[in-house]
Amino acid sequence: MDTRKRIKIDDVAAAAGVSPATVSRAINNPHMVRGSVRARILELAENMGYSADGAARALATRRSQAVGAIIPTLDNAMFARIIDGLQRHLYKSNYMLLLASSDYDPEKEFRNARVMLERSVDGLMIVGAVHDPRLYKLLEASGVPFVQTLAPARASPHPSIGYDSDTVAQLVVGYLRGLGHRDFGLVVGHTAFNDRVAAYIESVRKVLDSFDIKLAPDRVLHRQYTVEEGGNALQQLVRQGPLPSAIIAGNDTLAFGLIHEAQLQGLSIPGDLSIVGLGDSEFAANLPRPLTTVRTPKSEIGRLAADYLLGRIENRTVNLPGEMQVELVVRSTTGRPAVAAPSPAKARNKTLA
Amino acid sequence: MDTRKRIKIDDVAAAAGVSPATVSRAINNPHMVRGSVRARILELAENMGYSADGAARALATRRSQAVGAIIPTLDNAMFARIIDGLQRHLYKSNYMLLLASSDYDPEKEFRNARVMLERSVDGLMIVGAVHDPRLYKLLEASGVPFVQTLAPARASPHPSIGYDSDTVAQLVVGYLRGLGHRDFGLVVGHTAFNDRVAAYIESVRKVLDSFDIKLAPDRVLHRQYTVEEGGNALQQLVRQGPLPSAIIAGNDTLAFGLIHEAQLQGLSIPGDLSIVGLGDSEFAANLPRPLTTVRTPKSEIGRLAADYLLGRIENRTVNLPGEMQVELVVRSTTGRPAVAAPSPAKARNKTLA
DNA sequence: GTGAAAGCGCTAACAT
DNA sequence: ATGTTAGCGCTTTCAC
Repeated sequence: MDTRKRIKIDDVAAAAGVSPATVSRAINNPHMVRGSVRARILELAENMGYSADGAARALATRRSQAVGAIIPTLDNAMFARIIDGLQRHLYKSNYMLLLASSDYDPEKEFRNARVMLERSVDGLMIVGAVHDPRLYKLLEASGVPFVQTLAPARASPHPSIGYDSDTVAQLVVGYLRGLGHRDFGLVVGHTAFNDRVAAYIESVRKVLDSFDIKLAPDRVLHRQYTVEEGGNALQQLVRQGPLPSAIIAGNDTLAFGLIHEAQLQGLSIPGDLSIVGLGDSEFAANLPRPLTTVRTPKSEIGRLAADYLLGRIENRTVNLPGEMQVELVVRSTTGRPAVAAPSPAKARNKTLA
Repeated sequence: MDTRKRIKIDDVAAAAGVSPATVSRAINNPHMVRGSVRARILELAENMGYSADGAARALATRRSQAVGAIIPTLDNAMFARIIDGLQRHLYKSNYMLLLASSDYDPEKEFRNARVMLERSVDGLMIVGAVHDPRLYKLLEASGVPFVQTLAPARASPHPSIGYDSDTVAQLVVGYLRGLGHRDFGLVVGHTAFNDRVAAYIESVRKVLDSFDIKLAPDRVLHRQYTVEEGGNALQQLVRQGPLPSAIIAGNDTLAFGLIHEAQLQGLSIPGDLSIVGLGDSEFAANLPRPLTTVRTPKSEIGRLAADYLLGRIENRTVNLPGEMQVELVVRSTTGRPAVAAPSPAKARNKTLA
């Protein structure tokens, strides 16, 4: 059925009356071919609809002109934006993006990485600083440049690009503490296979420590990143008794859920409860009650990852960017606590039956 | 520096005391190799850390085991979910995903497609039913199976998977009309290079026609898909005089913007204004005022696209799914219009200074 | 069932 | 500046 034959370099060479090698040069190293000849070849190639076979070129050059990226899931705006930034930047350098998701499963991540390496990706982007040891072994064995994103440089022996959770925690807790809060809750993602969550909790705890505030274990709730689960977390907190005066959320989606549920429960924000998100998603600024959150550089991370990888691939000396800027965006979900933290009577009154 | 040598099929063959051909068979056509030999080869391959070179295999088989996808942008949850569905399904069949974005630019889409075809993708997913003619020519010339998503089958001569905007319009307008609305506004994306928008407008207009309702040109506003722009559209509508009693938004993000701005303007929803979104994004159900919207099957579309492409690639006879189900989800942003449509005095009173 | 040999389409040394 | 010659690492006839 499929009788069309793809035209190849030999066809162009024959038509131009030169050798295939010359055609190859005209395309890849134009300066090595005399002007007139080059022009003729290029025009012919264009007219004949010639374009090099990627597999053959990859085999001959040992370069695929493709970069791989493995993320937990695309169903999370943060990763989507990182990938978007990465892809846009790769595009400019004529690199393709191979994408796969791991579902937060290190085993799946490992398998995906192996497949990508088999495809000879020239570089690989992964998320976070904690991975299957076999992955690192594989990466090292292959010699393929890779970079970890959403991992602060100082936290990993491997090349990493991201912001520092300590900075975020200082910003958030410092601000809340300045407002007068002493009683905190933390609603974050699950730590299994997500080192960013563990790091953030650790950072928050550390800063809290410096203020002589302790975070009770039952004040740290783990939920999936959905609005519903955020609401569910608030219910649980209410059920547990006196509500903290401030809740720090692991991302904006959870924060939305918290806010939504709080309002359903008749709690006023920030009167009864202050809430801080993380990520500054598009919706944060545009809710009826605009969310106080931390702006993180998502597409910037993707861009820098591309930069780094491309640099390494081309054997340029590249230095990793340092920690990236984050910024506290104060909006309307945070304020002074209504009552002295030690006796949150008001919150208790609103406890669900 | 990089002295590690990747181990290849000859190495395994040598170690196993067989020919490379047999190793190849053991891996790709196990039944062609005697059990004992096969076992030995496979184990050896595993231990030696052998994995086939993708480029070489692709060159020899004329198959890349990769599928390409070109979407307008990842910075839009809809496309992100489609890709997510696509990738997950490809993964199961051991296919890789090559991803690129076009920024709603047909020229860029074309260039991306060409590069992907050079890389010998085995299939290609594109979005919508309107593309650069050169793209179709290229696709046909290459013989590579492709599929259009977010395009209803009946609207294109090319294989397409999506829902029908007529159905959506009937659902939305029918419901609103049943509530008593006669005065409509439409806030959608830009039509340039986005045939879905034009189709939706057309569909809405058609259904409105059947109710003898006309849609004034200044009641159709085009905005980018951001919350801000949605709010901006409402301002414009307010500025233009009597507000429609119902606004149909091109997606949930715009709907959020409309709601948010309406509330800032002191309009009550749905008392003064009914709003319907499109897409049923995660937030739709969880806003202080849950959004009435239309649920569209996003990851399902990705999954079916993968199915179709994989089928075509393996030369199975595949039939495209018919139109896909959409569902009106009635929540709290829609209700009966407050006043008779012909004299929306109330709305006028709220016009901005 | 297994091996030998011939490519797949390109690039890169090596000549000239 | 250009042509010739070898591969790149795998799969796939074709023999045996």
